[in-house]
Amino acid sequence: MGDCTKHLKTLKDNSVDLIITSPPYADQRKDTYGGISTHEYVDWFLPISKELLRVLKPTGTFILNIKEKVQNGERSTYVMELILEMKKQGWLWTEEFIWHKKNSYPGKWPNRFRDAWERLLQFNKNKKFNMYQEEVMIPTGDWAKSRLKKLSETDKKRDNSKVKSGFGKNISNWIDREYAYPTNVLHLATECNNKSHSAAFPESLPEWFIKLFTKEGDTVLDPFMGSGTTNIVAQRLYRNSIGIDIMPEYYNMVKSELSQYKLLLCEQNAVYGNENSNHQSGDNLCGTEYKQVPPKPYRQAKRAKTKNNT
Amino acid sequence: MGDCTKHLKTLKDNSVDLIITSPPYADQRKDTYGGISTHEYVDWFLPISKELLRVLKPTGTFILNIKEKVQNGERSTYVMELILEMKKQGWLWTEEFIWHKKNSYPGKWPNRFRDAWERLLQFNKNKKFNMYQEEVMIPTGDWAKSRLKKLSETDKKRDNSKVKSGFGKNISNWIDREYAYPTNVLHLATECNNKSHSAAFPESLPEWFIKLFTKEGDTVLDPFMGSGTTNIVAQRLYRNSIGIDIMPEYYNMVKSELSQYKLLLCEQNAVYGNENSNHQSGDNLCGTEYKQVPPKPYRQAKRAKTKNNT
DNA sequence: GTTCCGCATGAATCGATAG
DNA sequence: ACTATCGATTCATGCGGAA
Repeated sequence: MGDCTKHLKTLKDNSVDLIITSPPYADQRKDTYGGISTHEYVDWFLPISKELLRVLKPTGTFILNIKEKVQNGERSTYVMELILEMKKQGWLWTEEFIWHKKNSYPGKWPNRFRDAWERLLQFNKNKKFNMYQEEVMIPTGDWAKSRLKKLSETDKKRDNSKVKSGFGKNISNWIDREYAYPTNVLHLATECNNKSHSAAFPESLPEWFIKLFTKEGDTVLDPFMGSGTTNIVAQRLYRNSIGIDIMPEYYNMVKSELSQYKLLLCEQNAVYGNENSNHQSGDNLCGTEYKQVPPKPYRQAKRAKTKNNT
Repeated sequence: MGDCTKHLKTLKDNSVDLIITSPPYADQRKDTYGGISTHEYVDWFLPISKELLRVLKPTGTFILNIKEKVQNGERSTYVMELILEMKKQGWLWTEEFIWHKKNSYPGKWPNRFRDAWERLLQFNKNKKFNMYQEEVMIPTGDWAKSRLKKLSETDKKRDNSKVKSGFGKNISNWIDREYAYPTNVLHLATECNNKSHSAAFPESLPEWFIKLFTKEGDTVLDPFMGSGTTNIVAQRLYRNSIGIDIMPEYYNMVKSELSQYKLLLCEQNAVYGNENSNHQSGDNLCGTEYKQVPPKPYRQAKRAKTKNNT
């Protein structure tokens, strides 16, 4: 059983601002990862979460993407048990975001609909933590509806050329004006990428949390790097990033992909390579850590909107 | 502490096809209900769920609408503990639906976004249970896009009057053809009801589950009737319904509302009135049970679609 | 250079079949 | 009986090739 605790131990206490990861789900990805059974799952994860608690800054946040599978016609309970055990470790279970996957896996069964959501569990060390809500504001909820309504209304009243120009103008108007804070439900589609690796989640997902919980120059950690989506997004947003994965292929792939960015804007300080593992064979631990100098003027996008919420 | 176990005991074993309810949340609505603390919540609910297990048919389903509150900056864990305990009682935790509330309660906090979702926990007695999936099918995802696309195309080619008629024809085509099964994420708006009861339970929510898990003539139970939304919807859909509530005002309100329906299509068999309670004062148990004869031809809407999926 | 159709492909789940 | 493997089911998305 590969575990990333060994590599995590090399990281300093209170050094990470955001941990965001999507560990292998129980009995899933058996070919690439070990394939942890639902029974073992909590015991397998607790040593890792203990290390994560150590390396996270007191103001930092841990986002855990997970979903229990169906077993014997029932939803498994290992996620709930994990939450309860992590609280005993000292974690605060601050919030549960919902990732509503627009394109979920198809299929039909006599007693069940398609599973179209996953948990995004937020854990913290302290009640006080950094949160930059203005960075993830979204266009007002009326926007989409208004657009459709306007479209059909103008269709009835005007000819085509007028519709098109008026439509464009209105759009830009709305974009400039109405922003609101989001909720704890995220509505994103999974990415159908043609790459060799199936990306765990779309880039917009880590992007949202990185913007929300870190500022430029902060450090983001993904202990189950996979294809490195989190790290790539972190680089793009001028955050330092650390990635760990037990699969060497992923390690090399991400390294080559990140090096493109490195040329543009990163400065690589350290790469933890394939150490001699005293585990069983095929169990190499790999890790990457990119340090980067933030660009000159910290881009502090202030979109401070004090809307009239009566 | 008012409990509805007393009234539940008067119901026969294996007599209910669907239980759907939204119990008072912990530490909420303290003025109307007893105000159960998060600490007591599981112990308070378990005797009730035990009775519900008894009265539910083996093929029946129990839908529990609940959401843990924030306490001391953390999400409480009583819902998870309740699930674990109910499994020990013999319940199967089959599925967790998400109710995505489009227009959630407004507000802003420094460390938290608006809560826009609630849990709809599905419990069953057996792995085999009744589920009528065809009754809740929804238009295919392409539907909206196709409609808009077609709309704009016809706009280009035809004048308005022709567009309207052609549009209608096409729509009906699509409606007949393009249906898909829904997922386990429900996307409904909360109702802005001006009623005296605080529960914001849109009618479409119980309607969805009643259609999905019962057929006409079946029996629906809501042990926390409140304003009676579930019962009213059940009547409208030609299902028998039983409602229980400890608040006499609600009882009377629902009774008057349901009597309108009664005139139209129901036949009232029994009403459990204000019994002499040997609890502390202000703790009356009230209940309503409506029996109704289903209309002559059972409306067996068969939308059996054997599409040509090569 | 657009638009459109066809196709492959998923953090899936059930039921049957085989050891 | 109990576990492992396989086929069937199903739909949003993005890609490539074609008009």
